[in-house]
Amino acid sequence: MARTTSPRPESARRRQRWPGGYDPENTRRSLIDSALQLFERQGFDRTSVQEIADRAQLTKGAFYHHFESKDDLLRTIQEEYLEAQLTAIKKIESGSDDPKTRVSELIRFSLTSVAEYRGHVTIFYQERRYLTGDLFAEVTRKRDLVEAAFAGMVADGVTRGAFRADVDPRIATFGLVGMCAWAYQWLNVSGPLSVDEVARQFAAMVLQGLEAPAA
Amino acid sequence: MARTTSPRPESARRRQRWPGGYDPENTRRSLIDSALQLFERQGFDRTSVQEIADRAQLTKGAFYHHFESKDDLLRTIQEEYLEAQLTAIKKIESGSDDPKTRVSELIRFSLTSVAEYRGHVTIFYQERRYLTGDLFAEVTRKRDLVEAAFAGMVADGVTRGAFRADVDPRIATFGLVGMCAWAYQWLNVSGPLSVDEVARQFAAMVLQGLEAPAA
DNA sequence: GATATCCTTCCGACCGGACGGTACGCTGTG
DNA sequence: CACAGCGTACCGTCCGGTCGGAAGGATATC
Repeated sequence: MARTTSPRPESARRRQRWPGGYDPENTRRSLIDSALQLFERQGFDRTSVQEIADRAQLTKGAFYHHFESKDDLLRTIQEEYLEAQLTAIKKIESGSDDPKTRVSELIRFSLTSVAEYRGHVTIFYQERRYLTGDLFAEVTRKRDLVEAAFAGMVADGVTRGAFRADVDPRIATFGLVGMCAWAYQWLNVSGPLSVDEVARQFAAMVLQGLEAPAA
Repeated sequence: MARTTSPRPESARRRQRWPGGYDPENTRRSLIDSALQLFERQGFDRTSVQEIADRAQLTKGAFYHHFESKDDLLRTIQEEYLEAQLTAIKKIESGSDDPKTRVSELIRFSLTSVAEYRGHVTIFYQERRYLTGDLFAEVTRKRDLVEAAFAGMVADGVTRGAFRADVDPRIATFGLVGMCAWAYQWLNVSGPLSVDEVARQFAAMVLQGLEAPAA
């Protein structure tokens, strides 16, 4: 495997058998999964490469065969998450164009991805700033794309008269994103309320407001 | 000074002159302030004690005279923030008891403290998990007190019929907290909108909702 | 009030350990 | 025999924390 571990080198390479019956693609995966769990619990800096390798029942040698550096692994994880985000966004954008429906979908999608990609999300928000230079810029760019999608839908709703005009779309978007992103701190997949139910309540709160309807 | 740097040993000790014209309370402050700036930019783990001392134009020796450990400093910062939060909460609770007013005040207060205690807030959310055992429990306990205040006000509003009953107060609270807490990621004190204006829009969004009033 | 002693504040050199990364060797398939 | 996959041993560095000491006002003792 090339020393550059750029955005998925040749992703769908045919699964061939290697000496000793190794399965490199699988090895790479288990290293990522191991790191996901450790990073989520202890954070990036508090997790050593040795620990990651141990948990995957491998050695540092294997690690540095698959990744250029520890940062390279972090970037891989970030991009994995952002890629999933972007494809989901596109799906929503190609669906209904009713602003209220779209915002509801966006909330539901955000919360779902928090539940599904919990490790990724936690790491994304906690360790994003630890990426250096270009990597950080790239990740930030994609993150901005996601937020721009949020903002676009809200602004569109205002333009078309579905949302009140006295609220700045950017501020509303920040509020929306915050509500959803923050869920990684508390959302409990096995809790009493399903993720969909939480999403429904968030949507109700943001769209109709908390205030009781006039009696 | 005793080796234990527990919650402000003797806070209002008389400012006496020490050998060499030292002012220990001031030294301690500059170490904290130095750490605040560095932690906010680089994170706790990426900031060395040496850096903190350098920035305060002191040495590691001075640092370890004023703090038991690097963790002790982190705890000090966390408690400084939580203390300010708790007093502010009490102030709101002793004010108006109209649910809508209270929630609006809570939002305004949260955003204001994000603006004022930016360093503290950033560090609080990013490095909280790095505290060990008892320290973490203590900080978490106080954090829960703050969130309980939020939850109490929302639940009270539902009970008294001011807020709609089909939204789980806990979920609504999480949404509120998230909206406000997230602001540490983007809130720009010198931006076009004042903090109060942002708070007003958030309150409008949460209370009346985004949806345009029926024509 | 002069002297000796104490104690706080801070400095500077040092230590032990952990961690990211490297060099190289071994294995076995193509 | 070339080369991918992985193991092993090792290196340089950095960093949290320690330790002895210097400076000099405070305090006690006579």
